[in-house]
Amino acid sequence: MKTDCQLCPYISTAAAKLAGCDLNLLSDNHIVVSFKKGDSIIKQGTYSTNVIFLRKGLVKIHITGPYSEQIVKLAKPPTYLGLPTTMGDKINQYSITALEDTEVCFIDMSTFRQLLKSNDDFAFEIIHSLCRYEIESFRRCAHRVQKQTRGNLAEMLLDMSKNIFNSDRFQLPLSQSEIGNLIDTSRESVSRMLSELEKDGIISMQGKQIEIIKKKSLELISQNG
Amino acid sequence: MKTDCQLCPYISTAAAKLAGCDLNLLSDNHIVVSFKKGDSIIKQGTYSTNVIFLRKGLVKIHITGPYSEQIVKLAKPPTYLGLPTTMGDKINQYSITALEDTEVCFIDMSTFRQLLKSNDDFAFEIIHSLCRYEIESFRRCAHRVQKQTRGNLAEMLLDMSKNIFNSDRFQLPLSQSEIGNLIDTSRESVSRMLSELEKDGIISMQGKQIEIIKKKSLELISQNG
DNA sequence: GCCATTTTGTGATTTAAATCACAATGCATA
DNA sequence: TATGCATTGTGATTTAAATCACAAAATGGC
Repeated sequence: MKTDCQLCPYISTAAAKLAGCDLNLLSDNHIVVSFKKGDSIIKQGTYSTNVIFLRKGLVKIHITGPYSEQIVKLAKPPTYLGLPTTMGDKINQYSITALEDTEVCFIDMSTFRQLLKSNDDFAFEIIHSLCRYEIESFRRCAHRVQKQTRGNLAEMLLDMSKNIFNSDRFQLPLSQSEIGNLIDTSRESVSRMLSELEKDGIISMQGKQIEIIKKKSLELISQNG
Repeated sequence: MKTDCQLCPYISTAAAKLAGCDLNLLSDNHIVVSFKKGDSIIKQGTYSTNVIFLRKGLVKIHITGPYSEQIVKLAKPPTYLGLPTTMGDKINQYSITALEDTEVCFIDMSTFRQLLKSNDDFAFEIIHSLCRYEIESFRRCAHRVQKQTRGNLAEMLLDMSKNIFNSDRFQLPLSQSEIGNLIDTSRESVSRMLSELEKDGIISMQGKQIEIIKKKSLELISQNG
């Protein structure tokens, strides 16, 4: 499925810098693909010559560690994915899996490179976003390590609320065991801490449905615990 | 101190893509500065309008976490530093401190941006390297978390040997407490584990001077421990 | 060379969280 | 609707590593 990027409501900040023939080039050289919850979008170790633009949905980025698969982060639209692959050795360096029904554009690598070449604002935006990811990843690492589980769980809930769902009520997009994997703890600890937060009236849960009741308390836990 | 980039032996892969007037632009708009061991090169929270090119020496990148300063990684030449700052809000998002006597080029932001504009190979190289950092940081996080201290220490030693000093003998550029900070453990644990490795004849130490004796064993510990 | 400060070594104790074990519950699909 | 697999809840136990405490070395400035 090909679409006219000119009309795309999901267009990225970077692509918004493109105009005229650049945008036509993009329109002519990408394919929109839908994925269902749980589908693998890219798989570490496989070959790829596409940049992926996440236009709709939610995905997890995960990487094989020395012992087990580790969720590195979640990504939501609009964002480019798989840049490192495309820039580097063409082998995917991590896996991406859909957490919800998701739509992405597969953009041919040579097209992408062409755009970088011909449009410096586009390149600048890409660099800008890569830099933001870097900072974010530094920050996350430092926090993950210096806090204990309770604080990390609180931080994750706040992050989902603020940055992903823009709401104090949302459906957890991960199982407890995946949450453990993301915040570097065990599935059992996640279960215990969630119950605890509920018992303390800080959140309420029905199944995977979360509501943050006392945001201030949660922020305090995130900062201090 | 201004220098002619054309003649610079430390020139980066990216800058090597520049030619003629681009290189002159760079030559005319940067300053080489020397730092002594321990000197702060950039400080988180301060204002900056320069990209920094690390041409000689060794630095640590550190970031203030919720409780304490955390060393994120070491960086060695040739590499650009402080890109995120320059691209983003002009406030340094992390600190950089010299671990050895170090030389850097301060490149004016507008010059750097001009180079990105006028030379797509340059931009491409910058993007390429940012992507490599991202992968590397994902990988490091996953390993750090899934291994225990012994394995992380072994990995750090191998990393220094292979990627920084290119030798099985080298001087530790960090104190044990800094090492602990880098590999997410306590100063005491670092001390204990180093002694252990020495007792087992895997490394030898005199002060900060390290020699890796049984590299195979160390690799095994790095992988399994 | 001397003194103050930082760094390192090592034992004893505490602790957060992993692991183990098993029951209960939910969810998907045949 | 029944059957099977994945997810969740919770107690008991173990464990890696932090913390505490203190001594010994090393380092750097004067």
